[in-house]
Amino acid sequence: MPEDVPADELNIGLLLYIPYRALEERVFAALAEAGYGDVTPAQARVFQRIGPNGSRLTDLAAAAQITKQTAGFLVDRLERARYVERIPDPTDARARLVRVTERGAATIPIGARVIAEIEAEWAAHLGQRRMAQLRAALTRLREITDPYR
Amino acid sequence: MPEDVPADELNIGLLLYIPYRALEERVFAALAEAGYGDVTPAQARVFQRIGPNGSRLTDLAAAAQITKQTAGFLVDRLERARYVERIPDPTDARARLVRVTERGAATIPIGARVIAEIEAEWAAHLGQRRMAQLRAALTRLREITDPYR
DNA sequence: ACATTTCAGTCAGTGTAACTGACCATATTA
DNA sequence: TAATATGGTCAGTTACACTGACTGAAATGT
Repeated sequence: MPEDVPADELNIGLLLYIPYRALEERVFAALAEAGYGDVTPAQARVFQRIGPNGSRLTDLAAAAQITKQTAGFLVDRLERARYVERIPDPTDARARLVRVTERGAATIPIGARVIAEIEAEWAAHLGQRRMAQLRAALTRLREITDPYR
Repeated sequence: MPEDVPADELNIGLLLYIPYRALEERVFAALAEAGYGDVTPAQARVFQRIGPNGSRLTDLAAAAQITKQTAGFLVDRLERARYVERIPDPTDARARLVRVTERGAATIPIGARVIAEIEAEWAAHLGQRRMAQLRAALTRLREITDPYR
């Protein structure tokens, strides 16, 4: 990912990464302060993808673009910390559904609140209109960059 | 980083992360194909921050938001693979400057070309105008999200 | 109905990349 | 010149990513 860096024209990858990283850091600081200091970014990236009725490990792996082994490792951690649970999949005896527990669900509004806060700060810096455009552009970009969707 | 996911309104963090990840993957595939298969994303994130006249380890660590130990570890790898070299800092006997080697510099146009390609694809999908707005918004966002800058 | 193939998930093993804490040597400051 | 700050390394731990090999259940094709 190297590129010439003429002081202001960073490559688009780094430009995406920098705010992502800043947001991530704030969210995890808030979670830690609320007593959820054991969740890690990698765990959260999987957690985020769990559907309302639970998701299969394989699907989580695909969505997060990691191997099923890695997904299994992360879900193990989340399970031991009681953020998720595994229940049998009634439609397929091979599979199990990873489901968010009550404790897991409790973290969601905390994250959501910080993210809303950050978005407000960003909107204040960019202006409401540009912030909306940014979100719209990224959402459209997802159509061609999210292999799962 | 958890958040409600109403099917289309993903949180802004994930929206930033998805295209970042897609770009990263393409760049590393291209580098691998060109015979530079040993560079890793973490190494590249440090490499990218090296200034034209070399940079100190501490500065690289700050810019990449990692500890100096981690930065040292990554630079060791880059050095062993001959992408960078360490020379004494003439202005401070404690410090050394990490500098891009010829071999390291050779990777830059490869990455740049793929990134240009991807940006063209994204521009085709969003339209030139929106792509320019996206870049502009992200660049401005950097003002409040890049603790180094 | 049964053999084959596909699919969900685990086990085992490896390497990379992140952290903390302790430390040394040189620079800077009081 | 004594105290403190800074640049960097050493040692140790943990997390997370991969590949390859495997088990058991499901779907598919004779």
